[in-house]
Amino acid sequence: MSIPTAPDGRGNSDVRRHNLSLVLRLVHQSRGVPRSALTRSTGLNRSTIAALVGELVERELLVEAEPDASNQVGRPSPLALPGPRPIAFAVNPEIDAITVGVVGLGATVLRRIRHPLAQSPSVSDAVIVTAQLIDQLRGEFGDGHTVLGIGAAIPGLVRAKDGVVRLAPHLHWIDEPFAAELEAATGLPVFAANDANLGTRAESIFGAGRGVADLIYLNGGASGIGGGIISGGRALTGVEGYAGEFGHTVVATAGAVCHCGAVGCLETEVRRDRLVALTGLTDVDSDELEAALLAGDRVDIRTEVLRQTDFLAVALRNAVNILNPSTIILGGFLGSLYAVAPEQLDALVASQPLAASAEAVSVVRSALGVNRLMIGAAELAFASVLEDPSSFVIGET
Amino acid sequence: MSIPTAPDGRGNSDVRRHNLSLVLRLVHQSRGVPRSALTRSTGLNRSTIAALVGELVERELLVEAEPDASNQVGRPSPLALPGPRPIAFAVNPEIDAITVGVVGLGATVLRRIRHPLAQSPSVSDAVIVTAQLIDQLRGEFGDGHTVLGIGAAIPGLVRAKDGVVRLAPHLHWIDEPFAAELEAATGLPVFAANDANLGTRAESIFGAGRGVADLIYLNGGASGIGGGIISGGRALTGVEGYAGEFGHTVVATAGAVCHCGAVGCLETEVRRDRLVALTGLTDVDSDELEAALLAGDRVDIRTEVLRQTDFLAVALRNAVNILNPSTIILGGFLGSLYAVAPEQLDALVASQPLAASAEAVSVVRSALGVNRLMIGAAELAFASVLEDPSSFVIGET
DNA sequence: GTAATATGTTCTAAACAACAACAAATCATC
DNA sequence: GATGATTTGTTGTTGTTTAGAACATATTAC
Repeated sequence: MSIPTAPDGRGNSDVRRHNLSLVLRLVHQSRGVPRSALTRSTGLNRSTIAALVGELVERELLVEAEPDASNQVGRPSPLALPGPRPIAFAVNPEIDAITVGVVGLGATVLRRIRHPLAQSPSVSDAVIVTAQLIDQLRGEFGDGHTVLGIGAAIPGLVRAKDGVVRLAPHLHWIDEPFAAELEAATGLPVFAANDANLGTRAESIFGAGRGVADLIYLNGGASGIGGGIISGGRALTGVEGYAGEFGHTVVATAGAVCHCGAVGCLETEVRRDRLVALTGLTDVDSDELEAALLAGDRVDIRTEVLRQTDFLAVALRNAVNILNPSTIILGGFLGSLYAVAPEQLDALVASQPLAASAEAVSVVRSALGVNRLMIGAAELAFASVLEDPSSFVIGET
Repeated sequence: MSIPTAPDGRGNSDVRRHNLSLVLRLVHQSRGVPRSALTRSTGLNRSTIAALVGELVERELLVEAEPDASNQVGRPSPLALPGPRPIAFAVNPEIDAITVGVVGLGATVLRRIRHPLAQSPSVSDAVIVTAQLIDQLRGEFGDGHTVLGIGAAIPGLVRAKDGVVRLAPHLHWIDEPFAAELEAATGLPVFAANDANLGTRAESIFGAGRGVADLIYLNGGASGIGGGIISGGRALTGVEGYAGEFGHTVVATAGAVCHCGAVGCLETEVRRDRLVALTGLTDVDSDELEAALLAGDRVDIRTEVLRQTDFLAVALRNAVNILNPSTIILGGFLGSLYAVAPEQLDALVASQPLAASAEAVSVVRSALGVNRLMIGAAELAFASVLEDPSSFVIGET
């Protein structure tokens, strides 16, 4: 009698929307493809692709460029490229800095400003600084661009529907309506999500996870371990947007108490600060830390790396058994851990999960560098246009 | 340049397929709805719904019945009901019996035969017995029905693409092409999947998970603990179909070695046989076990129940942190555990995961009874018709 | 320089849902 | 018990969108 879910019927205009979106996303992801490749990969008719690309060009979402010199028989096909007009701002508030960026379609990071902070910012600090930086950037990118909004990568749990930061432990933010406040301060739509979730999206679309339908991503930062899941080609969010918290899965049932209140979380055992402390360095960046770890003549460092690798393997065993991914992407210092002892982690990942699932999986390091969060965050702002390109109005904002 | 994933463009006929599928699925899930409700929940025009229902009736996938006496103003709307023609067989080979069923649209289990076995069946045993039972049932259901195929619920890991049983530990099956052999023996298409995964689908569509987009299901059986995930409204399979093995997530890092080779798996600590042993009973069924556990005057039983509940909570903590579901469905003896000490599990599930995720989640018992696996398995055979109703040809098979 | 090949372009056809107008069947009211 | 309001089924027409065919164009191969 009662109809449980209420999925939607489709009409002709939905087809159009879907096909426009498809073409735009293909160009976005590939950063430029010949029109002929679009006909092949979509299965749509040449004339249809022409009409779709035509509409997208008219809306300035795409531009067409001279064909590649491709040494192929037949009439050359013009290149469809992401248009320069639509841009998004990205922001990543952290404990020691706020980073803001300008990103175009095709994940082109046009500008990036790191604003160092003397102390961990309160929400209003973060909003004020971000709004200032963005105001400045709007001046630079005012003409010829249309701003789609601001994507925010937050080191914490973010409620998907309204961008409220439920908990960002290291920033000491609890239930802060960051998105709403930044929206009020800038007049731009703000979309916020967990940083590692956005890293996952970025790696999935543009990085080490391109074309992989089932992957998990784990990122090790100074403040803990986050992650994200792509399953069946779709980003997994969970009901409120908190999915992917691999950092708080159990790896030591008799371990230490985590700041989350539970015992033996991955991020209490696998920690960047322990590695940094062993190197004797202070204030290292990722590359320096990795170089120090790879130096390789220190038994105590190697022991700690192996210890942490073992714990990481426990978390991965759970994740592989639950999610059966084909790829595990490691970012941040987890990538460095893997770089030091790949054979160890590979062996554990191959042997600890159920054999059938273990066979299918391979571990790789993340492919995107410092711009990963900018790209992922911008993706949030691009999402609505990528889903419905005809909603894009040139003049707006 | 290279296009990573190759999603498909849509044409007009895809709209038709989608809408036919949508209407059929709504009727299937709800086991009968007024046509007017279909217009409302799909958002499609009355005339469109009329055409869609008309085509489905013509194909004998639906039938229309006299309107309900509904005491509502306006012209009564005829009831769209699942048609009796399409049926699927379901099979569930187990260590002590093979169960075969006949299932119609709307999850109506028309017939169910449990064939007891003296000993755990080999694959060829299972194929022979199943083929015999299905042959018999084909006689009974020959006229007026069209058989869509056989769905198999396997207590083990099943490769999705070809139905090879990679590992069914309790049956001692390893890399057995069960689906292919049963196909050869019966001449019917066979679709096989993990039993708990099919239980998840059944509960999601027809049971305790109706209308819930993000849920996890854990089932406790005599042979171990299985599970499944629905995320964003979609069943999560992983790359090969092995997703959902919550039974092999770590709950005791210094625990016993599991038959899977790893240490401290959920299913080594949370075991039906320990509970059965404490009751002193032999050969109990689920209801008897639950009654014995609920009797409540035995301290040793309660202690063991609480011990197992604590371990179950650890697994759920991981699952909630990773997947952020809104509902946890417990089936089999896990449901009985919950029945004995609901306050204990509720408290742990509310306190152990990250607070934001814990808030959103509630624990419930499974709603479907002994027919759960029959319904889930049949769903596999129905899948292709539910996705593309116009592929259904009345005469076939 | 000509043929082969692949692709863009244009015009027409087919599929489909939306819409409007009307008919039918129920309930509410007097 | 008749009349009006309301909801829904039915029918014929319209608009949107992709598919397809025919032709034009630009490249390579020989």
